[in-house]
Amino acid sequence: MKTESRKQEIINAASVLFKEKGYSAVTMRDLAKSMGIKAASLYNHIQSKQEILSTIIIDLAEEFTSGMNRIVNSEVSSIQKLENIIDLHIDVTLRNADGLASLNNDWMHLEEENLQYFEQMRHDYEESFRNIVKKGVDKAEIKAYSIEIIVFSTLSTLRTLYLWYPKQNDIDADILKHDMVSVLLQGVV
Amino acid sequence: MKTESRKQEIINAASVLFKEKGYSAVTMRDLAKSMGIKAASLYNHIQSKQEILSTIIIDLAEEFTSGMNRIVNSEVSSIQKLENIIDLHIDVTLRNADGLASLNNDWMHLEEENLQYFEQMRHDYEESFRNIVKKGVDKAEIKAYSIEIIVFSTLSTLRTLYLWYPKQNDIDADILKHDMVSVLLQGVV
DNA sequence: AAACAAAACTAACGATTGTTAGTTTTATAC
DNA sequence: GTATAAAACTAACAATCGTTAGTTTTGTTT
Repeated sequence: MKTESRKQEIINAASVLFKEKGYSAVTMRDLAKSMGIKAASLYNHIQSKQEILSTIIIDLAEEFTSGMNRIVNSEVSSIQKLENIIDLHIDVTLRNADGLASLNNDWMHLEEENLQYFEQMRHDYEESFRNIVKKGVDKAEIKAYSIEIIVFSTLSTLRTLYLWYPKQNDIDADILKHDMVSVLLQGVV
Repeated sequence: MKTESRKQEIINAASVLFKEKGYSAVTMRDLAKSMGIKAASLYNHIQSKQEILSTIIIDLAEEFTSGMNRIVNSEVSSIQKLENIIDLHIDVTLRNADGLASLNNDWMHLEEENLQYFEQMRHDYEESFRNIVKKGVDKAEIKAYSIEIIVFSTLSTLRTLYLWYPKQNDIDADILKHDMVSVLLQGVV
């Protein structure tokens, strides 16, 4: 059994570098240097560069999947479900903003099996999102604009939080959640 | 003088590949193969891989810069200015969705001079956007949520259009503009 | 058909890539 | 203090990278 904690340190350091330059532009020597060791030493703890990427992405994707399933199966209004989705994204972003960069920009570099697994999860996630909005429109809780546009605009904002939130040094998480719900659901006019 | 049209073909093919895998993961041999020629032949038309990237990104960034300047200097309401910004993004996305992928995800691979130039343009663009929202809030045309959150959520949606729009096969540009204005400004509830 | 330019080719370069093998150092347990 | 395991090291590999040099093919103009 490998030392899980050192492995996690490598994954965390990799997340930072992948966020800055992307998976393909980060070499194992870059990663090693950022930890003050040599590239070959990394392989005492990890199996491959690919393993680092897939760990970062799959763990996060599963977090979103289980969070979404919880929300879908809850018995609250469509609006409340959307609010809970916003909360989910903010929570995950606060916990692992660096890793979300890989999830958003480097998923296509996953290899065969994990790529399929990831794409399935992402598809299901979007489908759940879409169904919640659809039901909200049916019940007249949500305005009847194009459902696709609502899903797209909301999700693209939530997915970009990882870039924006770390640069805001004084916004409390609860205030952010409240304001984000307001702006995304109630508009700015 | 080099043949501009063949050069543009290379840039267009590169834009497609950069969108799929990112600048760093696309090799000159990949690019050549996608055009049915050998890698060395590319250099009859371009100076370097970096030149391809900078052409794609700088041209687009200048398009946004001049578009934003036009809007800033126009004498219309803050709301109308926001609507014109939405139009600008939709227009550019329709014309060059592939190139926007590089602008959004590969700008950090620009070299020194172009990197600084790009970052300056992006900073100025965001500052202009922020000032328009700020003035709108002052004049009570826009609700007084956090200005940063409004700028962030609107811009992140507009910046992600390049991923979403090409997948929608039946949405007319004018309908998209109208619906996007509604969703972004007036909310979904 | 001769002349010229455009655009392709082959072959190779030096550098860098992810990774492996084998060895040494460092820290912990008895 | 000796044994053991964890974590670092040096050295090197085969493959691939962007790019260059020099040559041949293709297409156009006269």
